[in-house]
Amino acid sequence: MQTTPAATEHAAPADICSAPPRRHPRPDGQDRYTISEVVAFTGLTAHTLRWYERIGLMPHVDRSHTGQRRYRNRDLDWLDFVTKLRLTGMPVADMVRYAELVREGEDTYAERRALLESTRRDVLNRIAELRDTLAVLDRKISFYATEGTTR
Amino acid sequence: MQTTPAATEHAAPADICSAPPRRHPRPDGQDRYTISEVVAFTGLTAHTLRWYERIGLMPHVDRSHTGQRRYRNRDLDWLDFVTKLRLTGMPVADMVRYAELVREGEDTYAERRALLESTRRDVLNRIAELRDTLAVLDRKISFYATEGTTR
DNA sequence: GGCTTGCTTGGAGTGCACTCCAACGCCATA
DNA sequence: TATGGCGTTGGAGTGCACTCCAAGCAAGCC
Repeated sequence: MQTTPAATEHAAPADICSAPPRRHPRPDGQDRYTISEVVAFTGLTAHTLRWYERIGLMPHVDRSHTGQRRYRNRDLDWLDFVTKLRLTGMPVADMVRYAELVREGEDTYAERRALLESTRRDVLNRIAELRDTLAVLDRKISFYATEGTTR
Repeated sequence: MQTTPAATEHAAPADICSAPPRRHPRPDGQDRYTISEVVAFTGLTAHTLRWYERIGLMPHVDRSHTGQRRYRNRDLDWLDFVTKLRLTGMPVADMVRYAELVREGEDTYAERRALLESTRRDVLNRIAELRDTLAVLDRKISFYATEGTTR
């Protein structure tokens, strides 16, 4: 019952409104992955996965009877999201803050939204900066292109 | 003679095809700035400016008769460009490499262009990633917005 | 002359985000 | 039963890009 994939479990939701587009290949119908499988799926290292857990960036990960980590699909969804946040340049401390809010439940919706909206603004600014830089690069590249050819 | 602003000096060109859009306010007709003026113009710290020089990221900066740095407009142009490169996420080591190529003269046009083109590709990828992230953020934000309101 | 301000230097320190290490446990296959 | 492979831990180490420090010099002002 707890392994049915489609529904977001509300028992311990890693996050609500989770991943529509699946980014990493996952064997269908499975919901327990070793750390090395997660490494293969996410591209993160095992070190980093354990470190994320230590600093509170992961919701508690299940363990096998021998104490080894067994990740679930919702953990992978969460890791996908964290990876996205990370490449916005968001500091890990802020991601941990968001993770805390998720753990605290529905009362924190407003704050989570505020956090994401501020991140959204950062991303838009970043894109604008990059466009700007792109213009500079294009100008220089075309200079070198013509000079390089005419020489 | 050496203080006329418009022409790119070919005596010691910080970079060819230099800055059309002036980013920072500069007193017109001046071409010698103290480090603290450059701090005000660029937003970099004095520490960082000296460090850039030490690692070879700056073309040689003039000195006053007492040994203090006197930056010129071409130095400011170069710093503008470096700042742009930096916010693409380019490692400082690569920027130093580019600076070396500039010092080596016209023979390195092809390599400079290759370097900038590879940076350009990185920037485009980065923008694509950020767009992707933006979509995820928007989805989550609108979820929290409706849930937050309906609650 | 004394004080302040602004600059100089080499080298050491900081903060972030990992990244690695040593020592150990469990278990499947030869 | 032993060997290899995969996993575990806390704590230490790494690389990057700054960031700061202490000690000192030069100029301007009271």
